[in-house]
Amino acid sequence: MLKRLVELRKSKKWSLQYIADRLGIAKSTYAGYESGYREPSLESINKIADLLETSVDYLLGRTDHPTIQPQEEKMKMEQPLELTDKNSVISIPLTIDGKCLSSDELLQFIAFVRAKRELENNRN
Amino acid sequence: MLKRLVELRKSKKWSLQYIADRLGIAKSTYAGYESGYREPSLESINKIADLLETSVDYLLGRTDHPTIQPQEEKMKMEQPLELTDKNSVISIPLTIDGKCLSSDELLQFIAFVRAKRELENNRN
DNA sequence: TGATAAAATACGCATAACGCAAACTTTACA
DNA sequence: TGTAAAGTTTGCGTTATGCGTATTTTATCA
Repeated sequence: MLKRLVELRKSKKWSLQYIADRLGIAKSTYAGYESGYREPSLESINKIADLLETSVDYLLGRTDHPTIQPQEEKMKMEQPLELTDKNSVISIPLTIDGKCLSSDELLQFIAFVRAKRELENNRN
Repeated sequence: MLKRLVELRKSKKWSLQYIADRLGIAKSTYAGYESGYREPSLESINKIADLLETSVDYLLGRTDHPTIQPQEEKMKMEQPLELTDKNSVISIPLTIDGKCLSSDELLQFIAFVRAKRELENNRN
């Protein structure tokens, strides 16, 4: 609670009034949640989690993942895994035959693929 | 709430009295939660989730995964991702610069790394 | 810089509902 | 069938939630 409510609301650049209206409660009521002066009902915390696009467990500090765990994480796993983040390498270690891939090896591979694609593009 | 509390408690073969004692509340109080007559405080629902080894989101019906997602998923993400499963390729699609990697490209890379390692081993 | 409005915080009060004990009903088991 | 445990319901005192309103702080104009 407390800090995370503030963080999430500010990250969306919402005012207390706006979020209170969306939740259908008084501004002072929601303010009480953020200050720790009051605790929301289960119904309210449900709505808050929905509105802030997070999990109740995150709001309660039971997990450090702000994302909605089950479905989203699952989606993430099923979605393509991007190897190149700008010019840096992916943070997850990759292995081939159980042996960890060095960042050099991966960079070499990325460079190779890029060069290969460049050639294919020029051919057309 | 409601049904899931009953399910989880019965799956552990606990009585109302036992679980109430563990939570430090009255039997009738906890019974109220299961019947839907009362709602637990945030503090209580936290303890309940801990005791029943599940997430608050599951108790509230926000997710259908009874397991505690965050850590497990996190572990999975932080563990090395094996690219070679026997002789087949990883099932998760990989991308470079947003463009999906063909299985041929990946196989080429794997072959390249294997060859490179072979050379290094022979050198010693 | 000062004026104005919006945003954020604090306060007082009525009332909903939480938590408990205790009574009551149902189930388990010998 | 008798006894104890498990489960359900009820009444009540007290808490603290939620609201309106007032006050303070911050932001944005000229």
